Amino acid sequence: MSRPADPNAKIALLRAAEAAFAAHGLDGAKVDEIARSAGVSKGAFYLHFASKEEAFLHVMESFLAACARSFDPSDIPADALTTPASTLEFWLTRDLETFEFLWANRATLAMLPSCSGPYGYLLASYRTQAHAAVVRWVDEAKRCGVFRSDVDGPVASMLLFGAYNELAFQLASRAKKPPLRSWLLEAQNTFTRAFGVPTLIAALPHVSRSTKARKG
Amino acid sequence: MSRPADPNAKIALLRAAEAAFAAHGLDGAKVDEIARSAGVSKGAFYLHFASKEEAFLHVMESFLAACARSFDPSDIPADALTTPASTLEFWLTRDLETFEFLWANRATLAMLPSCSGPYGYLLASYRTQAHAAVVRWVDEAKRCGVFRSDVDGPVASMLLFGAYNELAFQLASRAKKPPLRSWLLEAQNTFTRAFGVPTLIAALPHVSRSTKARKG
Amino acid sequence: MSRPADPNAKIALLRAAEAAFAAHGLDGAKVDEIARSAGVSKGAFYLHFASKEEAFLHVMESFLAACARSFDPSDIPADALTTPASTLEFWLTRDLETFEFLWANRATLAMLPSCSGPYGYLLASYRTQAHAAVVRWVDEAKRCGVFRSDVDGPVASMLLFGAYNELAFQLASRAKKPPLRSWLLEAQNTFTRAFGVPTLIAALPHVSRSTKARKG
Amino acid sequence: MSRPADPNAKIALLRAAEAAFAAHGLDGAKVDEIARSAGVSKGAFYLHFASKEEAFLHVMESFLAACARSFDPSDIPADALTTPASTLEFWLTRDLETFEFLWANRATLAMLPSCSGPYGYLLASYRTQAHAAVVRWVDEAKRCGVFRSDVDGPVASMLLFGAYNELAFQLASRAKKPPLRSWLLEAQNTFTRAFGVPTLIAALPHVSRSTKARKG
DNA sequence: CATGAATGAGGGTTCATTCAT
DNA sequence: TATGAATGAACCCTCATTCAT
Repeated sequence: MSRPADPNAKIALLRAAEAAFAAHGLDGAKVDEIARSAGVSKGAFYLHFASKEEAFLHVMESFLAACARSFDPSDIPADALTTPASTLEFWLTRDLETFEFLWANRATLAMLPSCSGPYGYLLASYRTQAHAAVVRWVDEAKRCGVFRSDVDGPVASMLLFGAYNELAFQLASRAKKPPLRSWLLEAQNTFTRAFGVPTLIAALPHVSRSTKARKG
Repeated sequence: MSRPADPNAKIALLRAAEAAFAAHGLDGAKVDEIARSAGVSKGAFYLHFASKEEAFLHVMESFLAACARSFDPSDIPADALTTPASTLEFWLTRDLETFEFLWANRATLAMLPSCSGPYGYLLASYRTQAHAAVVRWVDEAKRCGVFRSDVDGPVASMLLFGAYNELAFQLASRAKKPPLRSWLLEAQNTFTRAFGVPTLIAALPHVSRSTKARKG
Repeated sequence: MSRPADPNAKIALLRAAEAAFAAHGLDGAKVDEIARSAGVSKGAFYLHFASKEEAFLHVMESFLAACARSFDPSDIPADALTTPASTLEFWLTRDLETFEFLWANRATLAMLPSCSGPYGYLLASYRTQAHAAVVRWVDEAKRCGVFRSDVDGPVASMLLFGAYNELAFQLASRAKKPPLRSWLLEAQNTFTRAFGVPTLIAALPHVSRSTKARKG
Repeated sequence: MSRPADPNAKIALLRAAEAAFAAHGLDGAKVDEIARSAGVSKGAFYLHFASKEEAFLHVMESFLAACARSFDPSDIPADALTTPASTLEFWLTRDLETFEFLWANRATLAMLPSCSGPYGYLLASYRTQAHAAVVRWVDEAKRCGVFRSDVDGPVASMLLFGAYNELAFQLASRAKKPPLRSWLLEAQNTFTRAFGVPTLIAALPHVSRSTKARKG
């Protein structure tokens, strides 16, 4: 009977909100601007969100929920780390999936650092999730004997997390998609050397190459 | 142009502004709050700054100028990297100086991530400076033969920068001063293994220890 | 102009509007609330009323029209005031009818005091009508010799009107129906003593009782 | 040092607010209009009141506090009701004082009937205060034997309160000051006849006159 | 006719900035 | 110079009204 709800409106508003928040922050983004750039009126914004803050939280928490799904490392297959080669392959594949996800959500990702005050928990939640994923990976790698047993502690986790995090935020600030695979290979190479047992290091394709090159 | 009436007032205002901006962000900090906590009137604020934005920029750009001094690696002494031991010592000393500086300025440091929109250049400037320092260190280390020649620039720099940056932001969020030396030793250990030539790795105190342990 | 589609809808809307206006006032009542509690859509409201204000006026003016019918004293029967006893009986009967009407319309009655600004004429109209009824009653009673001839019009009318008006607004604010007959008998007693000629006063049932009591 | 606060501003705002609220009600009155008609900016309004509601409550509660002082009948002098003549004199004097007060505050008085919803307590408070004054007067008059002992009950109080209340609200709606003394004499005459003992009725100046007149 | 999604004017409130003293 | 009262532009949100279906 009635005029049907524009099915695109909410999605358009969420996209516009994400863009506006990313560009100007929660305070800087104006509801009218969000609505206008979504092609609807200011009033329509309030048909979908109770307040600007709610829209912000909707954007951020949706992303965090997706992060939870994407980062969850509980399903590391039993045989993933049985050999150096399979370890490196699984590691890279996992990283690629994660970074493809982050690339797809780079606009939201870019907003995280500015979450402070009452929204600090959003950034904290992201960091907690990502950190946990790192820690679980390191623990599993050590348990399986592919990382040295003396690798440990909060600092190593910070370094690993920080390094990958930097890649993620570099992602967030790029207009063109960077060569993710080569970034992640380089990162793998770096932290394999830093934390891996000699057999894992030996399994690095680069290593044999460069070793040979140096030998020659 | 003319000398402001009370230079103490300006200093008090800058301190108060830094604290307020750190606590609430540029939008969240109120001019009245800044003035009051500096012990002067709101009107006095405008005797020293043309606008709230100018005060914000003053705080941030002062910090960035100080960063430029602190990060500047152009003065690496000629003999700093001549032996593995002196390399590791210089590396650690430099890092300690840098992180002491960041600790002293942690309030301002903590504001950087929230710089977006028209202020994005502030964060970008910080990152550029810090990044440049990392790149120059890596280049110099490679030139002096303490880092492997196949260590690749951009991505390795990102990883190194990211890792140290994470330490820096951990710093910014702590009330109590963390054990900087042990953090930085761990980082040095990690990236020496990742990027260093075998002789540099061999010079790591930890390595010999862990090697012995493994032997036993 | 044309017959509205669903006359039940209009009635339901009027009931809902009356309740909403009584509960929250003209500004506080929301069109959406009225429509929803009438079981129709917001759009349907505008099929029956050009605006919220029109609905308000419809409710109020319907009530005022009903008041005009109920208060109209032009039909005082010729023989109603011929004897003290018939006077008191007619007076009480008339009051009972009027107050039963007010009780039935207490929701609308309760809205009257809040009519101000451009709607002040509604309250004024009610007061004018009620006042006129009082004045005509007093005049007729004086003409028939049951009220003292020195009872003065304007102020006496205000007092009489005010007293009965208070009863009416007490009515409007009660959830349970108060004992109208006893209220009105008391009022009759009071104003008979105040305005009545001695023979009318003597006809009061209470008077003889209290007179006897005093005698004993 | 600083620009001195305009000492008239708050008073001007209160006057303007009183007028605006009286004219349009709490919702209908616009802050901008209040400020403008007080000759200050909208912002200045908020230097003196935290919100429009607070200004409204300030106006109303100031009035109610003044009512409490004006209506308080606890100080009926011991000898005020010793003779019929002194009783009538005290009664009239008291009423005159009260109605002069109401006349001076007629603008606020006129707003009371529209207080509903969360502000209903304001009207209720006024009614409670005024009612209590009436009840105490009646009780004292009965105790002193100037009102009949069979006068009693809530209804008589309602009638008396309603009648005087009507005078009060007539006051509130008049541009020119009405003849208060003659109104109040008439009211005294009316309720002396209604509730007074014969000796009090006999003391009415009108009564003797009219009695004589009738006798003659 | 009926629906309820969409509109957008309106107003309360905040606060950066100005200015009279 | 220093003060803080005063200003008014800006913006979030509400809700009466319109209109596409």
